[in-house]
Amino acid sequence: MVRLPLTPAELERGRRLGALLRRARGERPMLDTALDAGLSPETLRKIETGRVATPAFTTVAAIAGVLGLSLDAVWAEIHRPDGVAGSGEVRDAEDSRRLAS
Amino acid sequence: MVRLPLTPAELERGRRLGALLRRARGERPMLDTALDAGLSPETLRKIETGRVATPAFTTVAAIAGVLGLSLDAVWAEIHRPDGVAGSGEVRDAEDSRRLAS
DNA sequence: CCATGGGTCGATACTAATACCGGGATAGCA
DNA sequence: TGCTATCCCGGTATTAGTATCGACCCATGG
Repeated sequence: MVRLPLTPAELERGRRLGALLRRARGERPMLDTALDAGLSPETLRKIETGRVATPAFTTVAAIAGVLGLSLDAVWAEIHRPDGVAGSGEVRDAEDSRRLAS
Repeated sequence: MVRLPLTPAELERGRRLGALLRRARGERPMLDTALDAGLSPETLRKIETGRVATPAFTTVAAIAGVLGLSLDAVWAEIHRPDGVAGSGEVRDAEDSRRLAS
């Protein structure tokens, strides 16, 4: 395969990322936030609505910078949304898609 | 425009990101690192060599997680290579527009 | 009533990211 | 010498991200 489709887990993470960013934006207009971050309002909206599951690192970083969010906090949030009940073991490598072939 | 080409600044940031990740990888084999992060070795190599300037947020986060890097530190490094002083805010978007309304 | 601002959505255009394939270069060791 | 491991590079295939355009809905205020 070449450029495999997004997995359901990635789509779910995209939705969580969008919800998190929209919550962090609060009352600020979407237009200003997008222009401040240096991207088009439509792109920001697609990210917030979760229709763009895996945006570029620079895009997320720019939005997080405008909103005053920590990238590590964002990643922790969308990677482990519910309480970290997992008792350690941070290494997961997604799902280790298929590694051994 | 639709999906404008990468600017020289973005290409430069991509090179810095790659150099940073390669430095952080140290002696670990590229293959293990890539598989641990859940991506193909080719993708990791392209990112490290700077030929992929704007990888997905999840991709960078996975690599940073494997290498034990802070995403905020990574972004600060590649966004402001010199003077990573924490006093300044992450200002992007060329000219910060004011909230018009 | 209409005008304006903010949000949403669909279709479309075009580039970039991810992955697999083959080959090649280098270094270390039997 | 050959063998293996690691890294690098070219091309190719396919999906995904980014951006523009158009239209629509729902408020608020003229």
